[in-house]
Amino acid sequence: MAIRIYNTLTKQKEIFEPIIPGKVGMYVCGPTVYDSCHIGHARALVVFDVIVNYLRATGYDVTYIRNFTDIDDKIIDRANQLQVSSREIAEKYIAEFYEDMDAIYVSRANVEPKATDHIQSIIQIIEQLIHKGMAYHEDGDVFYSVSAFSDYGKLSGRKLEEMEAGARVDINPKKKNPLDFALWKAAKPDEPSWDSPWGKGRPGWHIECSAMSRQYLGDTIDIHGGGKDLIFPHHENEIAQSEGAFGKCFVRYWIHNGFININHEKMSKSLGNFKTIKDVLKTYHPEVLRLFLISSHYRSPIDFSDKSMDDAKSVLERLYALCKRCLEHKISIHGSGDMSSSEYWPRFCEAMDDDFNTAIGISVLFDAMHHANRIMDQSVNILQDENKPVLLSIFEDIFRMSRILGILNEDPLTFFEKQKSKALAQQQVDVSMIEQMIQERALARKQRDFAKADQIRQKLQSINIILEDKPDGTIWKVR
RNA sequence: GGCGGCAUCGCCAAGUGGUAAGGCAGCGGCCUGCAAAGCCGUUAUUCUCCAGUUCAAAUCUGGAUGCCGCCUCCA
Repeated sequence: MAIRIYNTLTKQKEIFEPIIPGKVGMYVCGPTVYDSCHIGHARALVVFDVIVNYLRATGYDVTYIRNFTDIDDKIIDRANQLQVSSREIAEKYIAEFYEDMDAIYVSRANVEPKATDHIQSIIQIIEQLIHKGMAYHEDGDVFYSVSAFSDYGKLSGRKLEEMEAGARVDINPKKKNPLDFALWKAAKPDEPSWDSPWGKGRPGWHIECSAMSRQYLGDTIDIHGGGKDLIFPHHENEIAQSEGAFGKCFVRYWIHNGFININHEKMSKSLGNFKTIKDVLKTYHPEVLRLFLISSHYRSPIDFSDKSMDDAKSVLERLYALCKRCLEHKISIHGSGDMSSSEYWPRFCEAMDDDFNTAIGISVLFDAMHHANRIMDQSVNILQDENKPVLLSIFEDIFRMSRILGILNEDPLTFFEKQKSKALAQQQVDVSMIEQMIQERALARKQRDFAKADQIRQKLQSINIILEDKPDGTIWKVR
């Protein structure tokens, strides 16, 4: 079954056919490193992480490139504010980026190039564009001439004339057309700069992606991704640069992810509702964030709220509870290891093949979970049960699905310990007191003094401690 | 002003012509001393509204209403 991808360029789902069968070249726009990553970044990163995982699982050899924009106005501003070099700012936030990515289980790309390491290739493309008459040099700046590229606007669905009519862009007297954009910016005093045929300066924002994607993936790449906001002008300009300079199709499939709102409001610094990844991880397990991010289709807008996060949390806890239950029965949660498949993996693939429909994929995970629990409910001794192989094959699939989605990375026991201590930290309850009360209750139960036992249960419940009586003792958790 | 998107159960959310997935919450049952967890069952004759095309529409067309995004840095 072929994978179908919604292509922003054609506005429809298309059968995915890479240029070279079996191989995929994929480029995703990474962050401008001038501040901490927020959950919007997390969404884009997680979405493309899942996509890459899935492409690889279906047998594609994926070369995944994700860049860092490490030179830019915002970085320079921040550096000036803090009285440090822009390089220091970039390095600080790149380090932080990796911390965040590791925390939320986003894998490294094959190459993670930085703009400042590719100044020569950038200059070469600009020279080529000037040579072809598609760019012009003006007083140390170089601009791309949008009117020289007849396809300008094809990605974002705009027409040059219409944009000019409604344009309220800054009046830059150096530009021939207000929509022309900078390929090279002349250095202002004290700004970081590189030598170029046009004097000291630095690259414009869009040109780095044209340069780096070509260097690592060639003239035409299979997939280019990023957030919806990048469609215009960033990706539109990348097309103009790359196709203008090399005369070949730049990207075959454009994939764009939707935005995150917070309590139905746009997430923005002015509204004060910006959430960084680190903020969210103070309250929620990283896989809760992942699960929340992929429980809707990647192109839809999603609303971040406590309710949605709590929903994702209970889902994750149920999955881990199943894993824990298996471990208690000495069943490997990594399945049989021989890739013997139940019905769930093919169903999951069917969902993912349709434009990476993770929402349906997760529902398949649920079916598998119910099935596994049902088998264990009905079994007296699962190790000798005739259904053991079925259970193992279900777990084989649960494990494979979780590898794609990037969840269930932790040992279940560790997971619940962490959840417990996180909850305890917020509740401020005394653990030894709880355990003492459980002892008392155990004694009461032994003496069949259920009134007293229930009283203790009630008391603990009132401070959000829930008890679970198991055959071999009582366990507790924080609600 | 230009371009585009969205509106599906209390909440979240799939579903692009064939008769409404899934999750959370709720309810009933099994299990339990009672619970919890788990399992089973159940909850939208209906998809913002109006009109139309069709044997057939949440899905297509036209209109209305509401919400949102992009056009300036942005995932």
